[in-house]
Amino acid sequence: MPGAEIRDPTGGANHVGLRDYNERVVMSVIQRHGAIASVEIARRTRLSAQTVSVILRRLEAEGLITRGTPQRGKFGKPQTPVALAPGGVLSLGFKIGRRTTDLVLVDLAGKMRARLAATYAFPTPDKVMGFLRAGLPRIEATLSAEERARIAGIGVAVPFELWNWLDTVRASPHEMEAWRDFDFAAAIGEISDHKVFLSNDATAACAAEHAFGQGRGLSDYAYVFIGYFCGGGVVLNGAVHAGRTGNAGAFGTLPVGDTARPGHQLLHKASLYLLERRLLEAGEDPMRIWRGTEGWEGLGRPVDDWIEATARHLAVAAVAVCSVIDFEAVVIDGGFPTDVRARLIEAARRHLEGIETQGIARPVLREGAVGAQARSIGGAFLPIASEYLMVGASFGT
Amino acid sequence: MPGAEIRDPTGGANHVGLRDYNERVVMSVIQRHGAIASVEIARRTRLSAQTVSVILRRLEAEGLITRGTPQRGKFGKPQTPVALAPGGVLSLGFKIGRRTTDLVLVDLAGKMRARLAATYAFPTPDKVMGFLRAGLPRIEATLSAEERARIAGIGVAVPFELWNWLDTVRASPHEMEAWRDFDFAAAIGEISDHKVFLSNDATAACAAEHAFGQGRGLSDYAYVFIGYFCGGGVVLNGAVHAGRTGNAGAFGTLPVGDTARPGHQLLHKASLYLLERRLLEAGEDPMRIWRGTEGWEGLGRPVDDWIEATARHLAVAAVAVCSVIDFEAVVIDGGFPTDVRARLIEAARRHLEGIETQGIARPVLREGAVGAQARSIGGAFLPIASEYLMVGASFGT
DNA sequence: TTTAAATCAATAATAATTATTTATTGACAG
DNA sequence: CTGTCAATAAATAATTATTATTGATTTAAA
Repeated sequence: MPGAEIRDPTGGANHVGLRDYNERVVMSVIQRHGAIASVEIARRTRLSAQTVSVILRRLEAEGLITRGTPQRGKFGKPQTPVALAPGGVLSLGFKIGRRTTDLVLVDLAGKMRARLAATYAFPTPDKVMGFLRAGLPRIEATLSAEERARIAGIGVAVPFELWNWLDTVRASPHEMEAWRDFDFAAAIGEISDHKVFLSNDATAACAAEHAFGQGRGLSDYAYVFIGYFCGGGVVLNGAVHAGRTGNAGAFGTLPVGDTARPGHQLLHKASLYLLERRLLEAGEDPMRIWRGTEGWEGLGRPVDDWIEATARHLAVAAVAVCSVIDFEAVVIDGGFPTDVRARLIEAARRHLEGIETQGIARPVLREGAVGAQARSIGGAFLPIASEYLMVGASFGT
Repeated sequence: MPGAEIRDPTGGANHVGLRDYNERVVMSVIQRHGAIASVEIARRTRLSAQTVSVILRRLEAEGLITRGTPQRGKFGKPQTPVALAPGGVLSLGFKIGRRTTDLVLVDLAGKMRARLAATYAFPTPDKVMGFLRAGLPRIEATLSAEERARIAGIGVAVPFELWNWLDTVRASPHEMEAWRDFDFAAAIGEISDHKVFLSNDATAACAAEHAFGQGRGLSDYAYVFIGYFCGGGVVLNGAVHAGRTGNAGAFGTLPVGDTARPGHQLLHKASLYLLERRLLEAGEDPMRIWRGTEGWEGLGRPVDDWIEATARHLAVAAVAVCSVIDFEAVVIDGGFPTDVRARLIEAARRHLEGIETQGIARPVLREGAVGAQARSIGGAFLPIASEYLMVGASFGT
């Protein structure tokens, strides 16, 4: 078996790795802070001003940053702020959901520059790849050759073990089974030359929140995303931690409630499919909650009850999560209107007060800021983060 | 407010940091692998043979490694294995427990070279510091001046929020309250010049397991230690992750069982104080379980029942823990004889099969290997790890 | 003679240090 | 009011030190 050498997880570092690391540190500081002067970068990174100067020059030559107008009004040579050049990197995000799939183009500033969507009763490899095969050229046609060359890759945000939802999604067993051995990298490799980055959908959403939302002010937190099912992601030391197998933050699996009975996982206590079911029982139109553009006013009791039940279990989950890692906060977001999100967090905070937390500091709950599009934006952000930003401990060449 | 500058968590790196990092990588490879040839180190770390040669020469000059006898019998120049020099670093561990406190001296090979212990009904700062003040000179008196100079520091392994056990420990409220503002670093600084490293007791135990037990073959796992109360630690990317506040792996706080009722935390489901209570009720001598030297044969039903109950909740906890981070394994150890440990893990595996784990891979349970002394050995190991081994992402100067 | 480990010497990459340049504010003399 | 200069601070250039890699050499075995 060639290439099966034994190598320890953390390898040594060399000069190239050192420079690459420092460039990522500088890029990350600019990304998180926004426009910032080079002296300030030097202060924060503890790099010398000269080193920062050299690195910035290279980043500017690569088109990754732009210089702003000097800030006058103080003694001395005015500071020239540097900022990420929004068009410096473009990236594709491909989200596969239970009801919809999205293909988006995002820039370095997190702006969604294009979006294509499709809906289905349940996803199959054929349907999903057909959509991608048709959509990719349509999006790339809007770009210049130079812009196309700046695409960092395609980040696929896909739920864990798609083939295991049969019961809840009411899909054809045979067609769903096709997911089991499906190889995204190979399939996408056949229709495009972009680097493929595969990720759990909730981890992708977490990446979006980390880059553009609440995460900008936090360095260690758990992120819960409530979609058709609920899931999540984890941020450690200022970087998204996908985990050894890419399945860190699988909060849907958390046991909450009475573990002696079936259906005690958070998945079955705090997901939108439960609201869909409630609405159906109440004779309301459940599709309203999936359209995303409209508010949920007037849906009444089913929504109120769902918020209350979801919040109660979220509070328990927050305690469990913060028992494993002493997170700064638990950020909660999902595919619902912002007012529902606010009510959910408020209710969860209330429930949290009634739970014993001896042994840890009481978890802090925060509202997410990115919202329903987090998964596709985050999917697109993965290639950017992998190529240009801090990605945890790795430091080799 | 001087020194209150804004600095980002992950700073830049320079040459000194690079060398330090590579030295730690090499030391860690030797520590984890045992005696190993320099070519093999180069292969595993992806460093050049020359770099490894230079680094080894420096480590040898510092007395941290020794060269073994060349391995003849193959073509070419024989490999000379290098190994950690056991006496190259010494370190002190100071464990504060509910019933006992330990002061130990450990070497780089993990061998306990000296141990002093004291028991009490409950710990107070005065009692504990009095023990340290008397014990430290006694241990150091057995060392040469050169050996004393090789002490890396003193690692204190102490439970989280000692002052919060009042109800369970039946201690004097006033005396326990003294812990709240107690400053270990300052207090120990008054009686010794050693660097002080403070740690959660279970995190320390985790460090011992990682260095000398099961952890040698794993890079991402959770560690549960069942003592008077249960707690734990977390290993990510091959290094113990103490957490932002040092309280990662506080598994005692995990909600298990019916969260609507009080006492639903793992702490109150899987701790030795519960066994103590059972023995008392059954008319057995509960002190037998604290002596540590003897087996628990003949304690009968209370032990059997405790194992069964503990295992049931441990299984639930394992699912919760692996939902947060996709650990390779959950390693379980504690203050009990090895046969009890084996039965406990076996029972927990059985219970685990009956729990729904949709959304994650089923957790793998493993027996710990270090045992009851893990906390004090791990406490002593903390200074060694901090000064000489990989400690996660940090890479600055 | 072949093989492979270990080391030496030369080279290249990179960050820190020190010195210099640049660009501004504000005081003050004319 | 205006021109000049000191003070201030950012940014960069030149120099220096450190360190990993590359390629040659030595060493020690079968």
